[in-house]
Amino acid sequence: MLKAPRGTSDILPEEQHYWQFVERKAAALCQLYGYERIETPVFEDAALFSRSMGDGTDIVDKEMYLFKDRGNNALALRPEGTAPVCRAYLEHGMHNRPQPVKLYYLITAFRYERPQAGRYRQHHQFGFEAIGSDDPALDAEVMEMAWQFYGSMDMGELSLLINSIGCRQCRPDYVQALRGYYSGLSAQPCPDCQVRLKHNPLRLLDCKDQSCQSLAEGAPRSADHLCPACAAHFQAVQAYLDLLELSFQVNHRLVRGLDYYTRTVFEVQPAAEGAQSTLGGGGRYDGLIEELGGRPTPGIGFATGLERIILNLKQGTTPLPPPERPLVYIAAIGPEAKRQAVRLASRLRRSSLPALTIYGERSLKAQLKQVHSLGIPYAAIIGEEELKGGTVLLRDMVNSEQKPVPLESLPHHLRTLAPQA
RNA sequence: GUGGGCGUAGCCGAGAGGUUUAAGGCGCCAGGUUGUGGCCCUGGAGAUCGAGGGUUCGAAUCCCUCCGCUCACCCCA
Repeated sequence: MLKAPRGTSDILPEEQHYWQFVERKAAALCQLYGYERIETPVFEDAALFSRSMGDGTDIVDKEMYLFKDRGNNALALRPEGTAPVCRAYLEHGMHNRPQPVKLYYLITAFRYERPQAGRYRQHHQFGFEAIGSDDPALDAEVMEMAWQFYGSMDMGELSLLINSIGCRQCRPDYVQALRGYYSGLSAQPCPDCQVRLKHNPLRLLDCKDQSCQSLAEGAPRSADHLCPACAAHFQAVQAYLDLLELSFQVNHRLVRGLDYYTRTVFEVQPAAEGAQSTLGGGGRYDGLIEELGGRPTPGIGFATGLERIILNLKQGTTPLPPPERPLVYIAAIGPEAKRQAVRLASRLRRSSLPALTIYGERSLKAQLKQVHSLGIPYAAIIGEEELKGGTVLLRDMVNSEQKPVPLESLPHHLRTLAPQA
């Protein structure tokens, strides 16, 4: 038996209302903040990702879906959304648009990982990017937007964590200080951290190993090693967050897994202790556009995993809109009645009334049973008698009342019964 | 990549070497006389017991390998 590949899943009809709900919330939010939707290809030149996220990051080194097409082009399934958006910004000369350019996306992303709760090989992300401004007010706005997004749904208690990891000027100094601290230590960090010390020192800070925790706590803090410009920026971001009355915690051990981040980084996490999975996160990437071959252009963005949101949604109390069902089922008794039913169903649909009808030959009993289990509120029954009289028997499935209605006036009749959409 | 738990019909789930030609429930289909759902009753379809190999006279049940699911680590959304 063939199955969906590991780490992927089908989103069945009965799940769709969750997805639609979240996607509509996302679109509404973006409209509010002036973001427009962009769609980029599922696959890109592999170099786009290795250049932007950085060799040495786990995503690039061991999690990308890499393949060569028949033309021998090295391609990759997109593991995230920011780099493609930046590529599109450059490719379409969006620096000629009013800055910042605000774009959002709802995409699938691919990473070759061992699946677990809230983590898949193909997953869905909602993200937005504002490219072309380094105003700290924009940083605060992006965080507010993320916060509002979760706030529009019941996600339980959340917390907003922020940090600044500096820029190209000051980060090297900080990394050096960090390395100095760790190599001067008498205690040895965990084996993973010894590797990190060499390749990705920032990651030393968010090691979950018990003994590393205290080492990391005592480590130099990036916020203390910022250049004057970055320090001022970080201060201003916090001031704007206060202005917006967004509560946040500065977390000196918050770093992100991708190399392109500069200055502001942030994550939204469930406040419940023990909860591991970050709901969403983002940050500033002031060097990325340049790295991809453009003029120096600042940018900031945020992305969140839809599966994780839906996971939380299912545990919460957010009322979802009820699933949409057809309004009426046309039941028929006998071949001639069936012909009439087929025609009637067609007529209703052409006048925008959602209708279902019989396939094959089934008893009236079987037909009504189906109407019931599909949750369709009305049945229109056609039998010999109705055929003669040019009527249908309109049955209300909820209160079990039924009355003959002239065939011609059925659409009008149904329209008065239809819940206003 | 590492470690734990698990894999019996679409779903839930009994079953622990031999009356298993594998229970039961949900769901699906059909019937309970002639044109009516939700309750009840009856019947039916649907399983190479995750795959392959081995032990045994005999394996869903024991052993090995692989695959998958799941949780955690790593990492991240």
